[in-house]
Amino acid sequence: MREMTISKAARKAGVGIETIRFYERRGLIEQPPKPLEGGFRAYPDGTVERIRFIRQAQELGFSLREIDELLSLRADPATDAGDVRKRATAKLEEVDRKLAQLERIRAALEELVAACPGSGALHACSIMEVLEGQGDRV
Amino acid sequence: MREMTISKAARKAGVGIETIRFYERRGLIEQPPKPLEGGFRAYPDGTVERIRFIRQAQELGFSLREIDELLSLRADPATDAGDVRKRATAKLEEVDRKLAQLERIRAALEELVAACPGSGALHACSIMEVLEGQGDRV
DNA sequence: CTTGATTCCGTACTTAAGTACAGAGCCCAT
DNA sequence: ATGGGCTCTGTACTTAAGTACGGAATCAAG
Repeated sequence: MREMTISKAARKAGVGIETIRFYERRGLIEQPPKPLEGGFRAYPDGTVERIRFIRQAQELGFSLREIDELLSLRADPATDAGDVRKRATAKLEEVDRKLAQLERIRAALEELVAACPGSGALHACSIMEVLEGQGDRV
Repeated sequence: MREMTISKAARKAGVGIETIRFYERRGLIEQPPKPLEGGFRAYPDGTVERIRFIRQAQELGFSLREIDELLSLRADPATDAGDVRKRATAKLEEVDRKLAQLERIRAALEELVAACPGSGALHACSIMEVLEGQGDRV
């Protein structure tokens, strides 16, 4: 399916109609033009992809403003590729920081699951205690 | 330094005083008792650690409610270890999902940086296009 | 023992990110 | 040609997570 109404797009992207309109107002996605021959706006497949990306990035702790920055990372002959490269590199470093922190939490959770098994008495253990015990200091 | 006033704790944790009080109201951190002999509350080092953890988890897209869940994962003889284990496992899966998504974005950014180097003409490239081209479908 | 900086408490304001309408127009199936 | 269900526009409400503030109490330095 190449084009669809807003409600269809919303359903496919897993958001509400109002959310799509909100993103349009924010300039995160483009509002398709009202067809000259009258009728409703037609949303392309790409919009759905874009919305999905926005939601995923949000779950990773990026704000809409940051997501805007991510999405506007595009190099074409008209823009300064060096600048794009610089911003992309900065974002990459940010992502790497997040990855490291997530890995740390992941390890802690794994240790928690392992150290607090389904039976028997055990020393009290919480996430904070496990994190303390890890290759400390972040 | 084992104990400190609220403003010191705030500075060490990198947040404002009001944020600490807000977390106390939310029950995310414990409010130290007012010393019987009068004076100001004394904040232990652990509180600072805890606040730092909260901020990091927030940057990874966890809400305060979810962070509450993470922090309350503790098994001691008084609680049902099986339940703790179950919840920890669920969190672990969530973290793994986030890791996978972050890795995907990371790869896209890396490709962007590589494909749009500091010079020469190039096909337009954006994050969305790069993501399309990747081992598709999330 | 006063003065300037902090703490404490409660309440009110702000910002980000939606969510919910109301009222009007449009579209399609009967 | 009309009724039910969309879309469209604008405005208003909500929730999460702070942030700010006013006024009293407390502490610490000179």
